[in-house]
Order: sequence, then structure tokens, then C-alpha cells
Amino acid sequence: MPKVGMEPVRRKALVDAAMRVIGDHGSLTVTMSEIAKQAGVSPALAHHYFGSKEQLLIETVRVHLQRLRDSVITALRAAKTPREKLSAVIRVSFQADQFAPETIAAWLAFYAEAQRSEETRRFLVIYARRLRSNLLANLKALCPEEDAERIAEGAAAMIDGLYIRQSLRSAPISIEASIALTEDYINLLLAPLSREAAVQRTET
Amino acid sequence: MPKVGMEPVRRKALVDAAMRVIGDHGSLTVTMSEIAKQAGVSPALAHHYFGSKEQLLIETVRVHLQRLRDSVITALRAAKTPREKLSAVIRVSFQADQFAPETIAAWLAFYAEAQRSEETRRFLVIYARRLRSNLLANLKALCPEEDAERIAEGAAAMIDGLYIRQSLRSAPISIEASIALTEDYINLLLAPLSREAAVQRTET
DNA sequence: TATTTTTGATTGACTGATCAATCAATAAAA
DNA sequence: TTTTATTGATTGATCAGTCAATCAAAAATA
Repeated sequence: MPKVGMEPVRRKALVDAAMRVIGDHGSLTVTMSEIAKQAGVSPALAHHYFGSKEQLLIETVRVHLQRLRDSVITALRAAKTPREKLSAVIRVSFQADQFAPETIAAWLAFYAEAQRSEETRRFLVIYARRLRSNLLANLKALCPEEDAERIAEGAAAMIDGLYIRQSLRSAPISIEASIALTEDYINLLLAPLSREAAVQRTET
Repeated sequence: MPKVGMEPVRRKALVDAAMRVIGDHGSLTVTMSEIAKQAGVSPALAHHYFGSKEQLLIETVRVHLQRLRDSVITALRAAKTPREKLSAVIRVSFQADQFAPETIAAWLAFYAEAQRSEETRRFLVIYARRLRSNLLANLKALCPEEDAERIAEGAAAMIDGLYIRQSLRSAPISIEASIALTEDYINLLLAPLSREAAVQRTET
């Protein structure tokens, strides 16, 4: 049924199919055939639009990272205060769709791929920086910059760690518990620093 | 040079070679040829001793997890108090050899593999449980059990998270900084819960 | 001790399967 | 007619896994 303007439709279908197949399979060692089948087209068409398997996979990372970014932006807009914005960033990280086993499996596979593909690595580095900087920007409004950096580093690590540990599916932690742990961390580290009481502390 | 008793020698050489090749390659999509070459034997011999590539990889995970376990046990023995034991567990997690880029890349690859191989997953689950329980046992001596569980969960996540983030090699964190972040986390959560911890609040 | 037999170690050459990538051909819009 | 979408068939490369053959040490035997 060749109709003009199929390209964007097919590209999206293939990228979505790739994510699903990778998530199910839990690995990037998926075939173009599987992806194409899942997208309801022939393997040859996948090559036609993406040129190579690698390009399709890179595009898949790119698109999904972009979507995650959009979620964060939306959530940040809805939050008013810096403290609310911090919570928003955390909440999005543990969003139901992000926390689904197949999604986690897929991201894990991409992390592994990043060791080999410079382009995949670049995208993931951007994600890691963004997470850290979203936390940092709002923490800076609540405590001295020096402390903000430490806390952002720790919180980002905790978020990624909870995520990774989830991938093993042993003693899975609920979304709420994951959010609570991260919030607790920030609250406790912030508590002694946020007040003006800290202000009178000059550098040691 | 056929001499009797080569089997254990070859097995060890192949397992070590596998870890090295996987670490360099940053992925489990390595060939038996590469591994065998690295070990200085023919691919056929690798098959002779391990039966299949999958078995060799599983054995590789097992052996390296065992080594990590031995390090932890040794470190725990050397530590006296529960608080010292906590520090020991953290220290071993970030040991230089564990924190080397190739080692991290290899573990990441195994995590991804665990999504597909039930046996690999089992080993990693054991590791995750052990980390958590080593932390938990010693935390229990320092605070109420309920809190101990929360803190153990958070600390384990932070350790794994720092580890994973290291794999992207963007803004790498030093071993000392990683240890400090984790120690800080535990100290701060412990502070309001234990008299002893409050006493030994010495540094920031 | 000298000779033969057995056994473990090792490999080169091969096979079968899998898969990414290509391409020529077809069908339907424009 | 030209362009775009689409596929079946095919190719070439890569690899895991197999196997029969070799070689040398060890054990058994004379």
C-alpha cells in the first residue's frame, strides 16, 4: 500500500519496535528481522530507512532520551519552588514507564553498548550530566554551592543505583520506596545546611 | 608441551582471559577465538574445557564474584567494630582493581547478560544480597532494625550507582570521593539514631 | 632398563547456522 | 512517466561448536 509520506511513520514504528524488542530480549543482540517483524515491515525496509543496524540503535537511544527529557521539562515547569523541582526530577526518574522491567533492561543494554559505541556513550553522558545538573541547579538555591555539588552527585548515584538494582528483580523496591529513599537522602543532607544558621559558619 | 594436570591451569587462564577481553571490548559479544587467543590456546581447547561459550562466561562471573567475596571476608576480619566493618565493606567495593574502567565495563556487561541468562542473574542476585546483608548486619548493631534496613538499601544503591556512573567516564569521581560520599550518607543517617555515632562526630 | 600401551592435551580444518546488508523487481501514488 | 515505498531473494562474513588426528607424558609390561 505504498502511500507517500511513510518515512516518519516507519521510522517511529521501527524505533518503538526496537525499544520493545531490546527490552524483552534484555540485550542489544537483537536481529533486524525481529525489530522489523515487531514493526510489521520487512528487514529490508529497516535498512532502507536507517542504513545500518547501528544507526537504528543509536536513533533508538536518542529518541527515548529525548522523551525522557521532555518529561523532565514538563515536570519542572509544573513545580514552583526549588525544593519542589528537586522532587519533580526524582519523581520523573522513577516514573512507572521508566521503572518497568523491560525499560530498565533496555537502558542497561544501552549502558553496556556505550562501552563500544562512542555515539551511544555521548547520549548517555548527556543524560547523566542533565540529571546531575538538574539536581545541582535547584540544590544551589537551598545550600552553599560546595555542598550542593556533593549532594547532587550522591543523589544522582542513588537514583541510578536504585534503577540498576531493580534490574536484578530480586527484592524489588517499589516506586514509592525508591522515591522515599532519595528524598530522605536529600532532606537529611540539606537539613543542617539550609538555614541561616549555616551562614555564620565562615570557611574553615 | 603436553604435561598432565593442565586443566586447572587452562581453566584459570581462560577465565582470566575472558574477563580481560570482555573488559577491553566492553561487551559480552566477544568470540571464543579472541578469548582463546588472549589465553594463548586454540579456540577448540576452550570448548574442550568449558563445553560452550555460555558456560565459560558463567564460570567467569562466578570466579570473579568469588574473588570479590574473598576480599570482603578478609576486610571484615580485619575490622573490629560494626562501624569499622561498614567502612571495610565500602572500601572493598571501591578497591582500585574493582574500580578500573575495564572491570566496571565487564560487570556492566554481566548485568546486561543477567537479563537473558538465568544463571548469570542468580550470581548477581547473590552479590546484591550479600552487599545489602553485610551492610545490614553491621547497621543493626548501631541503630534500630527498621532504620538499618532503609540505610542498607540506600547505601547499597549508592555504591552500585557510583559504580555505574563511573562506566560513562564523564566527570569521573575518584575512589576517595566515592568512599566519602557513601560514608557521609551512612554517618548522616546514623547520627540522629545512635548515641555512639553522635559521640564520634569529628570531621565533616 | 627398554618397549609398548594408554591417556590427557592440543589443534587445524570443517560444518551449519545466523545475520547484516544489498539489490533487482514490483506496485502504487504523483 | 517519474518517484516513493516495499519486499523476496541472495550474498558474504562471522562464529559456535565438532571431530579426527597428533603429540608427548605416564603407566604398564616385558
